[in-house]
Amino acid sequence: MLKSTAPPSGCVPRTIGPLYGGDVSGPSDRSRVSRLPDATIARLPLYLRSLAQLQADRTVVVSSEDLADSAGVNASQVRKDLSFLGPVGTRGLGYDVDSLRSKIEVELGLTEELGVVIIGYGNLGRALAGYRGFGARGFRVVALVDDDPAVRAVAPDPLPIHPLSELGRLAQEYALAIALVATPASAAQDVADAVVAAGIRSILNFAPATLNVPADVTVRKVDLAVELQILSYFRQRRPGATVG
Amino acid sequence: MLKSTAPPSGCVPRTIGPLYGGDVSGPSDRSRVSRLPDATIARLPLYLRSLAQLQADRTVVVSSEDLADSAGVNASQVRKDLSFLGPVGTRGLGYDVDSLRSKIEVELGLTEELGVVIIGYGNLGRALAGYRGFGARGFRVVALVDDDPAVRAVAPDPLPIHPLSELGRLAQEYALAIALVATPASAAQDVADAVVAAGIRSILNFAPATLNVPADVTVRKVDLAVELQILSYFRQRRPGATVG
DNA sequence: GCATGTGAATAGATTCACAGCG
DNA sequence: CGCTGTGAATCTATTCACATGC
Repeated sequence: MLKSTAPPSGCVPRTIGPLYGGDVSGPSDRSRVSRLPDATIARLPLYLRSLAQLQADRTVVVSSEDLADSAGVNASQVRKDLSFLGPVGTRGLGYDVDSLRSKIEVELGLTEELGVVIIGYGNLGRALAGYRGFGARGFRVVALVDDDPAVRAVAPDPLPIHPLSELGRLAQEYALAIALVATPASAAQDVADAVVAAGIRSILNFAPATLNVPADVTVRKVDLAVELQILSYFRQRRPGATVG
Repeated sequence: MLKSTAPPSGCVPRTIGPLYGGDVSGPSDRSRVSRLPDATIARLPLYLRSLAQLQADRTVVVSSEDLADSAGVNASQVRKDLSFLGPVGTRGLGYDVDSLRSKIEVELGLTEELGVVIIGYGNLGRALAGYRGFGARGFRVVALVDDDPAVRAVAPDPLPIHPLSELGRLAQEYALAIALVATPASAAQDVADAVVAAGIRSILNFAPATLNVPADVTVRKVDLAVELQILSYFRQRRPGATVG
């Protein structure tokens, strides 16, 4: 799939799938058994979310149809996705909520808590740091980085804010697994380089910039403006746009 | 594609494509000429971003290969995508940066400024309100909504914060085009119902919940935990996870 | 000559429809 | 009987390879 010629510079990671919305640039060498289809991987977290809700409601068993409704997808999609995890349901009955949840968590590698560093402590970085949903789902923000001394001086958070130069040390000390890049676009590539140099190989990029990273680094991106522009397209093509 | 039987309740909008990352639930009736493939629609904003950069650098013409590098996709993908806009390049030369940018903007409906309302003025809502990137790309936050009187009392923003009950009026007054839902999951469906009732038909949902909306409403979602869990999957399947 | 634009080929994802099994 | 699990069919997207035209 990937031509064996070396990529030009910086090594643009292969965008694994396509598709409208975030995309994955994953460990690009598919020779390794990458068991699940990419589309399935992206949906497992949705099922997990629904299962957690069901669990909270004391529901013991769920059918593919109910799970599908709850996750906003098609029932045969649910069955196909879950079938990749092995035989995980009971015919005639449905899926056991608890055990399915565990199976998905194992599949996603959510068995240990993963350390997260937030790089860029502006508006968005602060909001991310304050986000309550991390702990509940197996992630913990353990370090903050910003290269602007003025930003570091404010330090309104329980966690100290470090300069980028300390990222390598932080990565070792806290076993950082994931970096959230919340810097301006202009700084994003330098930050990504530092992240890679620090040995962190999972990046969630909020900066509106394309990151060039080695092939063994996974990047997912979240770009607000891109999302809005996609919405704009559908808006424009609507029958009668009345209000907006 | 959509079975003609009426959906159960609330009408789950069809998730138009799949794919790992945000997905679209768009105006589901494809009978109308929805010219571009969904995957293309999702990439046009990326090209736009690259083109803006090139324009800033005073680059006049760009080849599909350079544009592809800059956007992080494949060159033939770029050519295929752009070919849907009509003949937009010059053989032997490349694409004119200015005119290509305009063409894409027109295609995405970015010719008029679109009014955005942020619903839920917690951590994330405030960060979104403070985000500088809106204006630069044709969107403007013109209203804020939060149903918690305590939150409204703080009002640290130039814009006043309204109760949800005023959304209908705000939608009319400001011709709101897009709603950003940044509430807790528990409130998200009620908010979505109010958004729909107010006549707004584009939603960007940050709440970790599936929204049920009528078929003519487009929803895109951004879920931080989902992104992290996807990263976790790839992390787990890596050869030798050293640091993290 | 060179890079676009495009039909054809391939790969991947979704949906269907039903066999299999509790 | 009911619901899972799955092969087959379909649909969509990506990539290739080359004809086309500046």
